[in-house]
Amino acid sequence: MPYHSIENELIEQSSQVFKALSDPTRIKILHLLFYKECSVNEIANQLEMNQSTISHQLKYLKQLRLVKNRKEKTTNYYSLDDDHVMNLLDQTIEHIKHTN
Amino acid sequence: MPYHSIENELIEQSSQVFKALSDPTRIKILHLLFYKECSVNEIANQLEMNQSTISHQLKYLKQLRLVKNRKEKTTNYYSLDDDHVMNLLDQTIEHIKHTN
DNA sequence: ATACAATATGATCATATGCTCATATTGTAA
DNA sequence: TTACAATATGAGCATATGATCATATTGTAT
Repeated sequence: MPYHSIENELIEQSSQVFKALSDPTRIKILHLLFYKECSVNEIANQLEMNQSTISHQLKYLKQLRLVKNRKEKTTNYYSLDDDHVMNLLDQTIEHIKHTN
Repeated sequence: MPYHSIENELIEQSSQVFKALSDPTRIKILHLLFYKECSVNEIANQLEMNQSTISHQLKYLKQLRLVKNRKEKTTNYYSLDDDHVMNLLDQTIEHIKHTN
């Protein structure tokens, strides 16, 4: 029945958003971008992680439309494309603080 | 510095909550429990999944304190222990609906 | 005690995930 | 053109994950 297939579709899509936030590296990237637009190298340096790792994760986040990018010369600047996920993060952090 | 270690701790804990919601089966379980307390078999039947699978996932969710349980004779009734996660799910679903 | 129902658990397996390495691509400046 | 800087990409590997199977455990009723 259509009702259930829509439900399942929404559940699938929701789980993908949550999966994006289920990895500490991706949370850190989004957290950085919340404050300012960053290049790939800036993120890699800030998080002290491999450039390749960051690039791969940015591709992942972009495909989910959680980040967007802007090219300037050879530099690729990334920024948040969806501030909604940061609300989720904020809420979760607040919740954890209160339950500890 | 202490600031960063607290940040990382929060990020780790947040990612675990999101990971719990990153799997469709677990979302479905939580969704069921949102409406009413259920036994393991009730959930397994409703979702048409293996009893073992559900039991494993309930153990996972319980360890994260997202569900709690109550024993009655041989039946183990599970219910939500944290309605906060359902707010996250609601928000995410609403967001997805609006972006589609 | 036995038989049964409900649930829990451990082992196993296929797939997914995250990272790293090496290399490719792209664009810029000399 | 060449050299370089920034980024992207594919392969490979170790670990994590989710499901299933078989079996164990627990509690109940007869």
